[in-house]
Amino acid sequence: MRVRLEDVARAAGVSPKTVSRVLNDEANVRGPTREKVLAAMAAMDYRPHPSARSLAANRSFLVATVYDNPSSNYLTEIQTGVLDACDEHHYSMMVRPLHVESADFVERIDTLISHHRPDGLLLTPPITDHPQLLARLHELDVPYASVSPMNRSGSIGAFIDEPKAAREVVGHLLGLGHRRIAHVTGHPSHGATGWRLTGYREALSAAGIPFDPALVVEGDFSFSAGVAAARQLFSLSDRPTAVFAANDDMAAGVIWAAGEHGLSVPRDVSVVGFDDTPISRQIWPTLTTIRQPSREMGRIAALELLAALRGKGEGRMVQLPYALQVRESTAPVG
Amino acid sequence: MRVRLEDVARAAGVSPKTVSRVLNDEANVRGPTREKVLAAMAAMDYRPHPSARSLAANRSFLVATVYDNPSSNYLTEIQTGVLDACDEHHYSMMVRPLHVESADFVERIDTLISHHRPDGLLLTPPITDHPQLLARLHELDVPYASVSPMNRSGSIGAFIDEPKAAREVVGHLLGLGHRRIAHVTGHPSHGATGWRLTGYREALSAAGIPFDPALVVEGDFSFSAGVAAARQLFSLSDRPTAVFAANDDMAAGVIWAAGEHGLSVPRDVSVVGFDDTPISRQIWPTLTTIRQPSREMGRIAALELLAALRGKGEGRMVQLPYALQVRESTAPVG
DNA sequence: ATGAAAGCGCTAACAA
DNA sequence: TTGTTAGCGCTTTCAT
Repeated sequence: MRVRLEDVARAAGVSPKTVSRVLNDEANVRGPTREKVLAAMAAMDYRPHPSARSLAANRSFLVATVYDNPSSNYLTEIQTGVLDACDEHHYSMMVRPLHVESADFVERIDTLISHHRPDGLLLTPPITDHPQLLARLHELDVPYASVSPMNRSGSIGAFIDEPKAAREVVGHLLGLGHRRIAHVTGHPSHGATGWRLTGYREALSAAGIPFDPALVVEGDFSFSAGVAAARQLFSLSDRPTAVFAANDDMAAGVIWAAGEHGLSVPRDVSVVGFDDTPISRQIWPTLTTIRQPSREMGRIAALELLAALRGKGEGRMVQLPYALQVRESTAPVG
Repeated sequence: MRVRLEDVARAAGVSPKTVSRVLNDEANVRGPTREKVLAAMAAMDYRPHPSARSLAANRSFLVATVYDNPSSNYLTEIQTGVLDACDEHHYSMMVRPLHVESADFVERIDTLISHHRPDGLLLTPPITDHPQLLARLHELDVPYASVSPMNRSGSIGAFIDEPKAAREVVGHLLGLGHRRIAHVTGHPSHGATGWRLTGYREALSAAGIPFDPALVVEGDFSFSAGVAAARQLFSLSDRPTAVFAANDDMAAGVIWAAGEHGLSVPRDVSVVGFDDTPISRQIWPTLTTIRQPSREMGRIAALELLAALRGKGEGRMVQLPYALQVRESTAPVG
C-alpha cells in the first residue's frame, strides 16, 4: 500500500498537521521537529498525493503554457525552460496550443481554466498582447507571466532589449560597409515586429542613412514570407546589398530566394536573421543572427510566476541578455 | 460559489451518485433520467473538479508524453496529436523530456509516476525500446502506447511501414537512373535506422545492384552528421550520384556539404530524406522525402492508450499510411 | 509550537 | 435502476 501523510506522522511521532506544515514549508515548526519529520519522510519514501493536496488546499499546483503555433523550435525551448522551473518547485505543467485569431479564443481559455484549474498561466507571443484575454484573466483573478510581451508594465515575465539587439545586428552590417540595407518585418500582431523595425530605423538613422520605404517589406515570420519579400527586393533596380530579416526562418527564405535569383550569399548580398534557432546552422551559408535565450526566458518567466503564486515577492519583469552570432552569411560589401 | 455535483443532483431531483453515473457514462441510468441530469448540468454550467474526481476514483485522467529530444518539429507534431486525442476524452497531458542515456533514466520515470500518477504513458523513439523501462512499466502495471516502436508485438500505438517507405524513396532514385546510391544511417538506438537501411538494401537488391559497404555511412539524425557523412562520400573516387539520408535534417546536411564541395543539387547529385519536416521545404533545393503523418501517429497512439485505459477494447497497434513527396532535390542521373 | 476535528468534491461499495 | 454511506489523502479552521 502507498505511504500516506498519516503514516509519516505516526512514524515521526507527531500529528498529521505537523507533517503537513513541514511539507508546505510553513512556519511554526521547531528545528528538531522538522528534522524528525523530514527523516521519516525520506525513510519511507513518502510522496504526497497531488489530487488530495489540490482538493484540500484548493490549488492545483499546475501551470498552463499557452501558445499560438510559433516556430516549434522556439516553442520547444520555451517549454523546456518552463518545465525546468516547474520541476524545481514541484509544480506540473500542461501545454495548450490555441489560435488567437479564432472567434472563441478567450472562451477556450475560459474552458481550460474551469476544466483544469491551473494556478497560473504562462503566455507566449502573440497571446501576451491580447487585450480581451488579459482583461478576462484579471477578472478571473488568474495570475500569469509573459515572455516578451509588448506591454511590460503591469505584467511579470522575461524579455530582452529587442530594439537594441536589432540595432546591433544592423550595426554589424553597417560595419561591413553596407549602406543599402533592407528589412523584412514580422507579423504585425507580434511586439517583436515593431521593436525590430524600430531598431533597424534607429541604426540607419544613427549612421546618417535616410530611410527608404522601398527597402522595408512586410512579412509574417514564415519561410515563404522571406522568399516572397526577397523576390520583391531582388527585383529592385537598385538592389540592397544586405537584408535584415526579422527572424531566422525568413532569413532562410531570403537566402533561398537569393539562390533562385543567381545571387551568392554573402558575396552578392549579406543576410542576417534574429533568434538563433537551429535553422541558422542548418542552411548554407550559416546565418549571422541574434541569439535569444528562449529556454532561459521560459524558465525565468515561470519562476517569477511561481514566486507570485506563492506570494513570495510580487513577481518581476526580468531583462535577459542577447548575443550577436556572427556566421557566414555576412561579408563586407562587394 | 462553484457549482458542485451535489447542486446538480438537487436541481435534477436525483441523488449525487446518479449524476456521477451520467458524468462517467456508466450504465444503469434510464434515458429520461440521463436527459434530466444532462439538462441540469448544462443549465448550471457544471464542471467537475478534477482533483476530487481523481482522489475518489483513484485515477488521474492524466497522460504523460515522454521523449528524448528528437527534433522539435517531430516532437511538436506528436505532442499536438496526443493533445487532440486527450481533449476529445477530457484527459489532460503532461510532457517530460528525458535522456535515455543517463544513468537514472528509469528512476526518473519512476519519480514521474509516483509524483504525478499518470494513468498511462505515451512513448516516442528511442524511449519506446528501452528494455529496462518497459520491464519497469509492466512491473508497476502502468499502461503505455508507443509511436514507431522497434518491437511492435505486445505493445499498442501507431507506426508506418518504414522498410516499404524506404524502398519507395530509393525506388524513386532508381527510376531516375541512379545506380550508385549512398545511404546515411540514423542513430543506432532508433528502430527507424534499421528499417530504413533494410529498405535501402532491399530496393538495391531488387534492382540487381550489388551492395557496396563504402556507400553506407553511419550518422545520428543530426544535421552535422549529414555534413560529415557527405564529406566522406563526396571524397570517394567513384562518387555516388544520389544520397538517401535517413532523415531530413541529415539530408539538409548532405545538401549543405554538396555546396561546400562545389556540387550542384540535383544536377551533380540527387538527395532524398525521410520525415517531411518543415526543413524539407526550407532549404534550396527543396527536398524529396517521405511524408510521415507524425501528428496523426501521436493522436492515434494516444487514442489507443485511452481505449486501453477505459478497458474498451484492448488497444491496438495501428498502421498508418506514408507518402512519397517528390520535390526539387532529385533529377535523372547526369 | 502543536494537535483535533471537520471537511474539500467526488466515487466505490453496498443496499434497496 | 437508483440511493445511502463511507471514505479517497490531504489541509483548513480553531483549539490548546
